[in-house]
Amino acid sequence: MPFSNVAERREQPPALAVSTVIFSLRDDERTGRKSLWLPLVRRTREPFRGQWALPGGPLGPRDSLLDAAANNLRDTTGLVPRYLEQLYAFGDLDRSPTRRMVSIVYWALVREDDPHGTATSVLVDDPNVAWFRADDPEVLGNLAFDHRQIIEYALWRLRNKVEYGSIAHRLLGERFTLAQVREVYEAVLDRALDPANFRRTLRSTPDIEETGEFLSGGKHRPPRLYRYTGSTTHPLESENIS
Amino acid sequence: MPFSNVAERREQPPALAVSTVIFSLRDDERTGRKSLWLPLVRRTREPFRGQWALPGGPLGPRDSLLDAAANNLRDTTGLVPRYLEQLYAFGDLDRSPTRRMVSIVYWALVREDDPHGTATSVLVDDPNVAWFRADDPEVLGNLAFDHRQIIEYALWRLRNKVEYGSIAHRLLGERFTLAQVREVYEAVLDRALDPANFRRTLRSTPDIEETGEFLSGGKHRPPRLYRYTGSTTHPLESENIS
DNA sequence: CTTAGTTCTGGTCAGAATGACACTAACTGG
DNA sequence: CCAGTTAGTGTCATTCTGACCAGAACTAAG
Repeated sequence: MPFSNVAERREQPPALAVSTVIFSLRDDERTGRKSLWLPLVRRTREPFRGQWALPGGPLGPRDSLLDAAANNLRDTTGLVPRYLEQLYAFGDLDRSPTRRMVSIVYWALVREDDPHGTATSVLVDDPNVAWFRADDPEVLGNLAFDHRQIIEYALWRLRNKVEYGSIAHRLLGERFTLAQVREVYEAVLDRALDPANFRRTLRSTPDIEETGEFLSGGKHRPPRLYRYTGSTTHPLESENIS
Repeated sequence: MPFSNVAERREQPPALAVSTVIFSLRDDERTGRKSLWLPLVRRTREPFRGQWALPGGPLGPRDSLLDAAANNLRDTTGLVPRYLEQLYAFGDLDRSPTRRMVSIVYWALVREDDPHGTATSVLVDDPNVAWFRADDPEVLGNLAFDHRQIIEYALWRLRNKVEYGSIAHRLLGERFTLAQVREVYEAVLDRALDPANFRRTLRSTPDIEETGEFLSGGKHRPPRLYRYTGSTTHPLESENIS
């Protein structure tokens, strides 16, 4: 027991940490559609030893918030997303049972099959890192700290922030088909969308243009590949990993 | 000179502070419409002594982030908004020339004529507190720290976040006329809106209902008073001041 | 008391955006 | 070459939006 009473613990200066919520699209046999998954790490120390938690760690004196989040994510899971966006700063007094902690949480959408090994290269054979469905109540109910609320807030933000073109290209990378974009929206909104109408609205935005190429290798008619061009978001809303 | 070199300063643990950006609607003779103003405080210490800065201060070990922001705002300006919303956490290494500083910034819209003296009671006769136009380049160009970027980001968020009904009621309080709501939107979007069309869209939302009362004392036809009912926003997006 | 001035409020109309859905095009696998 | 599946186009009715007209309701001036 590191501190004898609550009053003493509360006089400790607040500690600063960063965490990350990484969403990825994966097939879901249950619905037939794709759904959102996220990586968690098993805690090896008290408090909450053995329970699942968001990747994260302390903020070093020489790291910017973004660097700290990205480095920590890479070290614990092997993931290197292209962008991280700041989600929220959590600072309630009772977040951690041991000491006062302020966590600045970043989040991202990553693609499952990234050429840089972005999303799939979660440290293979490490039993302390695993992917879970983002809305699995079994998992959410047993997370460390207030990480359940953090994930639920990230999901809420995601669903309330969906704008055509701006979210999907971060998940899908350089070139993508319109059906892939639609899969992202269907997973986030958790409902089926009309392919024809979705295509119409997407094509009407100036931020998405044809590449002239087609995606071959599929089982059916090969779809066109598109590219995202646009600086829709504010710089702070989507920071590039150095 | 508190530290002999950069390397030494950077080994200091990051300090945690909170700041607030408070927007209020005020008459603007230049446009004839209302526009956004915000309170600034003059710094009495180095660094940036004598320059204007956002209200703010260190995070105490016993204050939640929200409490720290609200208390600090009250102590320095006398302002007590009903709600504060978290804007962003700023943590670049070179934000402050003296030591590593992470600032968690809250923001709010307040009404000018609040019955609790919310917005007008800025410590009278204190020459170190004053209101400025939020887009005055003269002022923005001479702020302390990175406070210019913070204000510009807050304005960007405000303009990109305007949804009917959810923003205005925080600025206007319990009961309001539709013209008052329109003034808010005109100030935020910086353009005139058609009164009749604005009324139509606003009435079509379920979150705004008639009170049956009218606002008397005006110079012309007395307008109906309306009330906001709805929990549109996520709890974290609009935290109540205790 | 009358009238001018201003705002509030409801209405119309044309054009744009949206949802439902039929239909054609293009590929793979047997 | 045919069946099956996905890609992509076109159409139609409905809803939403912006521009604008006009009457209602009040105050202030004379």
